[in-house]
Amino acid sequence: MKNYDHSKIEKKWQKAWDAKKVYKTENPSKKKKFYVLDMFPYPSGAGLHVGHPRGYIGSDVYARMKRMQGYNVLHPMGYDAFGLPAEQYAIEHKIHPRKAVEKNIKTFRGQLDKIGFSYDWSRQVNTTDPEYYKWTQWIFLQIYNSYYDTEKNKARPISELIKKFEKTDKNWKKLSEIEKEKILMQYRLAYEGYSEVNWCPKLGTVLANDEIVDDKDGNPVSERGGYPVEKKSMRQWFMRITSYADRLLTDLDGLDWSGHIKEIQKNWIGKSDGSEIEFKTSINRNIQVFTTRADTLFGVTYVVLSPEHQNIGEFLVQAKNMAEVSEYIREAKERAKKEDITIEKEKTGVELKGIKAINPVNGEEVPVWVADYVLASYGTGAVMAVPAHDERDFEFAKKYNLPMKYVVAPKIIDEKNPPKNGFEYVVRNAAQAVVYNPIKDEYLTLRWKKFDWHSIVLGGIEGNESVVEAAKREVIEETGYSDLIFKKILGSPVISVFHAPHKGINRVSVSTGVLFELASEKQVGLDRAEHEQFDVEWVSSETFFSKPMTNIELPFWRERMKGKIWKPFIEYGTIINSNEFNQLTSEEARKKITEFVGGKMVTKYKMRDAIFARQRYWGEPIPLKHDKAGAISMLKEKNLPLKLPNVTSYEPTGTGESPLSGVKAWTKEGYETNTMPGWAGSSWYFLRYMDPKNKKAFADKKALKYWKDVDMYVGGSEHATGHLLYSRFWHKFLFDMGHVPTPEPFKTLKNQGMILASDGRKMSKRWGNVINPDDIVKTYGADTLRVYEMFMGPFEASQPWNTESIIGSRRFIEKVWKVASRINDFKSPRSSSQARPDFKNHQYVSLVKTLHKTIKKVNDDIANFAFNTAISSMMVLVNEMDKVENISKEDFKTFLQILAPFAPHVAEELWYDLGEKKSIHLAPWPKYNMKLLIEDTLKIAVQVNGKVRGEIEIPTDADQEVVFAEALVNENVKKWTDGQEIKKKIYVKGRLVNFVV
RNA sequence: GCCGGAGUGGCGGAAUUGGUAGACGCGCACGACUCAAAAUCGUGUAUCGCAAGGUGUGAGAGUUCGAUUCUCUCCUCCGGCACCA
Repeated sequence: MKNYDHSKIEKKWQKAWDAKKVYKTENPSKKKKFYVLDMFPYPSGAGLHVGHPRGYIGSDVYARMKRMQGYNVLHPMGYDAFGLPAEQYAIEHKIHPRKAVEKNIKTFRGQLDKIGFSYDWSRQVNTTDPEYYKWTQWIFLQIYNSYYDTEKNKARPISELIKKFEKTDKNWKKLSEIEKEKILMQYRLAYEGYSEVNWCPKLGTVLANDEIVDDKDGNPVSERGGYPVEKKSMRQWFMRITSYADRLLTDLDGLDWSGHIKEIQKNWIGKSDGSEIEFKTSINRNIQVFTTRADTLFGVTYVVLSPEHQNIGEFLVQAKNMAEVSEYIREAKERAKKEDITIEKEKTGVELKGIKAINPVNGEEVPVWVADYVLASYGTGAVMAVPAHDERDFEFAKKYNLPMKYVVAPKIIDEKNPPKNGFEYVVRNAAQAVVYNPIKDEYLTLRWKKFDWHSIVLGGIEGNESVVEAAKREVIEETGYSDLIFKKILGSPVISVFHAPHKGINRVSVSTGVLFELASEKQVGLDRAEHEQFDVEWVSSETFFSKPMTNIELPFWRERMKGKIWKPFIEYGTIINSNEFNQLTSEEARKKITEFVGGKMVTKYKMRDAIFARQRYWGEPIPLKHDKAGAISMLKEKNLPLKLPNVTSYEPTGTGESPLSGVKAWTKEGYETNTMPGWAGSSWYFLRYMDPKNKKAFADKKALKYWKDVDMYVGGSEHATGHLLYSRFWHKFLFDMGHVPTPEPFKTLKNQGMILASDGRKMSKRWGNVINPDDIVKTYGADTLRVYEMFMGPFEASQPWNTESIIGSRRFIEKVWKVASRINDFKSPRSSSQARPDFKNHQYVSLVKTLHKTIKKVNDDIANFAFNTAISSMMVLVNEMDKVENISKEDFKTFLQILAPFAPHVAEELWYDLGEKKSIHLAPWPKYNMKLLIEDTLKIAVQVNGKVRGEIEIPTDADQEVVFAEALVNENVKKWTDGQEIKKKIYVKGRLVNFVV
């Protein structure tokens, strides 16, 4: 037996595969295509740790299987080398970013090569290569030169918009070019604007929302480096991604992505359907509010403006307390600048005294407040406050003592006493009194004589009485107890629907709970007639809180008595206290009330337009020119790429100006000085792999048509709101403009789990816990590393690295090696005619069965990215092989084929040893024989009363009665069934028998 | 706080249209080989019990002949969002 020298064979085959171009992808091909893509890395200076290749190994195993299954597999790799990480590294190490990137790519490639991936390296892309970013710039120009046609619901060239203006707008032609351009800028999908941005002074650049994280004190810091971030108003380039918000949301449904990534994108897009409603005010200026709960319009008790509301000035100057308000606004802005949105911040606000808003639904005058719990950037920057049905308004109203009005109530139907057909529904407002005697710890109830009812005191509200008055009156009338202390109203009313036999109607009762405490047991005279219907009964606290009573609202009152405060009722329900809208559901009322007040239903999104500019050197130049008059012009396609100038000083200026603004040759030409953000180059790289060398287009139409989209995309879930959203956006744009054939770029997405250090922390230089894959490859071999990383646990789960456990994977490969040295020409019973061979060598029959089970298992598991169980089943097979005397060459080779994706080097070496002349990685994927998977006999469990008491062996197709009979004669089973009457027999085919005695 | 996901031996994990819980691997113990050690091989390894048998998948309840799997309540951990009206 020759030695297993992993270094030797791994180097040998890596060289051979490269020389023979084993992984070269045909383009085009008659074979069916399959595109397996890894998220390409930032080639950071630190190099790879063992966590990085996890995803690459998974996708490589998958790609290798697909290739063996006869697909033309596109499995490329490249580098995303623009952007902050590369540039920070360069600045820290005082070398030019281009040099740093070159060096890092080399390190990176060296590390990758050792692991034995099946990439077609001839297709490598590098975002910093001018031949690549020429096309990034080209796509930018297409976006800049387009607008979103809301009627066609897709992007169109801006020239179509100009034509439209020329036709429909008489004034258009009179405008100067600059004026026209100003208007067009409001439509372009890439546009220039001023806005508050997240400015990071330390990095000297603007950051996108998803590049900012909270530090442990809740302050915003840059994801990279952890530097403080503040707000700053600056000139920026933007991408109008919000135009695509709805399509980005709805198209998620058709994607085979893990649920939580879709969820994150859904949240990020943040769609909400609501209404815009206008409130007139006592000054000559209306307030437009956005609300999702127009059904609560009757419950509005005040209106709130954001301190940064666009018209705040006009309200301010007319307020009687102008100084106070203006001071509040100043403070609020100060707070916003620091952006320390600390958790559970107490709400603050100030009333605009002397100004009233008029509720359009009922003409009611309500106060107007300014408060910074209302965001200027969402909706209309103003809200109608309904403290009874909104948690934030509730909190605010409580603090400033603003009134509450209930307009929505939960509706319950009394199932014991449901409304009856043929009876009229009669609505009544009622009060229900909970009376507590603190001395005896008892509650007041009524025991009804005629109906077997047991309830608390309740009754209708009469005339102009308040709820509390009505409740008190009822208690006195019905029980005589008059010394009552009002404690509180038990939250929003509750609607109950039931049949009232004594009145001959179906009752719709809108009840409000009122809590009283009994001050003394003093009683006044009772109304005799009424009192004859029931007895007064005091029940213990325990009974009151546990026993159901006739009035079904009781659980609500109990719930709301528990805490000192109760939550506002924020769910949908049935409308009350709203005139003609009463008894509608919230859903119906939202539309009807909006319509009634002349508002309109609108859809809003949380997502903002994406900032598309960085004040940094190391990025794609934006291919635009500014002339002296301020007009912007696009570079012509033939002048692309606009190359980054070679400079010696590329550090950030710190003023907010890009380093390029200091380059004379650059500014002289009027070139835009901002560069593109890191996500530009990564938003379309997967398309370039399809045709990486093309000089005439980002990719040839034929190549695009053949490869279409990515079938399997593997990468980290941290890109959920960045790369994965931006790519979808660009792809949809390119689709609208006819440049790509599909509206979505990535059909299936798998997210690999992170590999943590053995101490449970992230691997990082900082903690000194980094494991370098080079070391593992050197000691154990690439095949062992690959098998181990796939065997560790589920692909999508994170696990700590455990060098101790690797040995198991190594032993597995060594066992394969050992078994290989024992194979012989033993003839295998594998053809279908021998599906049920009557072999003397039972051991061998069993092995062949295991082999075919394993083929199926490995096949299915790889398809599902369940690599750990695939390996586990191969271990079972190899353990069995190790024990049998005869192993046929054919069967062993079949096994090598399913092992090949995981351990490509060993499999190839043994494959050639067995006389093959062509790479195993181009051999066809083995098929399993279904007939061999069927067992003749089965061992099944016999349970008595659900407990396993014995095991019997039965023919696979045995009849149920035969199985029962067989089971009953089993010794162990007899012990439990003898002398017992068998009440029930259950047979689960091929699984178990259960006797119930 | 809200929205997701998860909780199984000493450890990583396996098993869910409800059907023998703990596959596979690590570790550990004992044995073989060895002067000895390593490596390797064999046996064992959820837990209580000498055994028969009992208990056991975060806790508690429920449905069922039968629950890691379904329902409800609660606890813990991880991820996302965080005044989005």
